[in-house]
Amino acid sequence: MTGTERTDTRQAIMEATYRALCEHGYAALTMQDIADELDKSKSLLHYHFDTKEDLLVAFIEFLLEEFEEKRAENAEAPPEKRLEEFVDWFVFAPEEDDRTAFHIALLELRSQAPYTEAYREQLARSDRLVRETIVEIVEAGIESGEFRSDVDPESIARLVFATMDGARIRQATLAEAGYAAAVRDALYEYVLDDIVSAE
Amino acid sequence: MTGTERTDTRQAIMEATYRALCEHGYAALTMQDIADELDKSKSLLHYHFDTKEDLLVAFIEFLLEEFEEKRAENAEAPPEKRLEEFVDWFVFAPEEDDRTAFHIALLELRSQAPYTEAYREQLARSDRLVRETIVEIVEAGIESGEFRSDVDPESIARLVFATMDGARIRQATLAEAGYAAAVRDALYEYVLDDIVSAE
DNA sequence: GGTCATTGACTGACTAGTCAGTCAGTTTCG
DNA sequence: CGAAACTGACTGACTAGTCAGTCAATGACC
Repeated sequence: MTGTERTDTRQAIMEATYRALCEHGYAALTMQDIADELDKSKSLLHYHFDTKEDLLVAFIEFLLEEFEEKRAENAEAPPEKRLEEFVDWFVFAPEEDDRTAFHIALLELRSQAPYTEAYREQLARSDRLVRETIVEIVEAGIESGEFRSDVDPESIARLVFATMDGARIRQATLAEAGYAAAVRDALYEYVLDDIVSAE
Repeated sequence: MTGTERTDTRQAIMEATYRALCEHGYAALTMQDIADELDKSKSLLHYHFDTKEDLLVAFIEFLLEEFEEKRAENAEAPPEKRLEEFVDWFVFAPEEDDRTAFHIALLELRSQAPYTEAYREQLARSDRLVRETIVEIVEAGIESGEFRSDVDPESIARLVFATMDGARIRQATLAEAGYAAAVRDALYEYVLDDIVSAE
C-alpha cells in the first residue's frame, strides 16, 4: 500500500499545483503557494521533488497523461464531429474563468521553454501528440470519403493547430472574450468547410 | 537642448532595454541588466522611470512607434506584394538569432499582460494596428480586383494574424526551425492563394 | 504480546541570495 | 550659481532550498 500512498501524495501535489497555477499564474508561483493549496508544508514538496523545476516538469507530464486519456475516449466518433470537438476544445471557456486562468499560466510556462530544456522536451511531446491527433482525424475523414482527398493531413494539422493556438493566446493576453471564437469561425469559413464538404 | 537630451537618453535606454531583453529574456531581466547595456548606473533608470513597469510600458510604446513608421513606408506597394511581405515579416529570422531571442522575450512579456493592465492596453493597441494593416491590404486588393471580392477583410485579418502569431510562438517555444515557414506555406495553399487568384 | 529499530512522511526554523527601489550626495553644464 | 543628470551604498521584501528533528506506522525479535 505504501506505493499507492506515495502516488496519492504526488497526485495531490499535482492537483494543488494546478490550483496554485490558476490562482497565481506561473511567474508569480512560489513553492509556498503550492504548499498552501496542498495544506502541507513547503518542505514536503522538496521531499518529493528536488527542485521547483522538477516539480513542474512532472506537472507537465501529468497534463500530458490526462490529454492522452481524453484523446483515447472519443477516438471512435465520426471525423467531422471529432474535428469540431477538437477545435472547440481550444475555444473552450467562453467565460469559464478557471480554464482561462489555467491557459494563461500555461502560456507563461511555455514562454520559459526556450530557457529550460526539460520544459521544451515535454512541450515538444505535446506538440507531436496534438498534431498526430489532428492528422488521424483528417486521414480518417479522407478514408471515409467525408473529407476532400487532395489535402495533406500534416499541413492541415499544422495550420489548424497554429491558428487555434494563436487565437487562444491572443484572446487570453488581450482579455478579449470573442477573439478565439471569431478566429474559429473564420477558420471554418475559409479552410475547414472546403475540406469537409464532399468533393 | 535639455528636451532633446532627455529624449536622447530615453532613446538610449530603450535601445539598451532591447539588447538586454534579447540577452536575458523578460523573466530574468533586471534593472541592472539594462543599466549594464546602457553603461550607466541602475539609479539613472529610476531617475527617468519611476518603476520597472513604467520603463517597460514605455518600451512597448517605443516598439509601436517603430512599427507605425515601418508600416507607413511600404503602404504604396501592390496589395499582393504587401500581403506577402507582411506574412514573411512574421516568419523572419530563419536563423537570425537576435530577432528570435527578441520575439521570445516579447512572448514572455505578453504572457504577463493578463496581470498588468498597462501592458494589456499597449498590446491591444498593437493588435488593432496590425489587424487594421491587414484589413487595409485586403480591402485594397479587393478594390483593385486582385483579390476575390466575396471575402470579409476583418475575418481574413483575424485568421492570418492568429495563424502567423501561433506559428511563430510554436516555433520559438519548441525551438523548431521550420515551423513558422511550414505554417505560412499551408496558409498560402489553403487560404491566401484562393483569395489572391482572380475570381 | 511487548519492546525496540527502522523508515517514510512531514515540519519549522534557518540560510543565502536576489532585486526593485531609495536616498544622500557628486558631477556636469548652461 | 542652480538645476538636471547621474552615482554608490544601502534596505527591505521575498523565495528556493537546507537541515535537524518529530511522529506514526511497520516489522523484527524474544
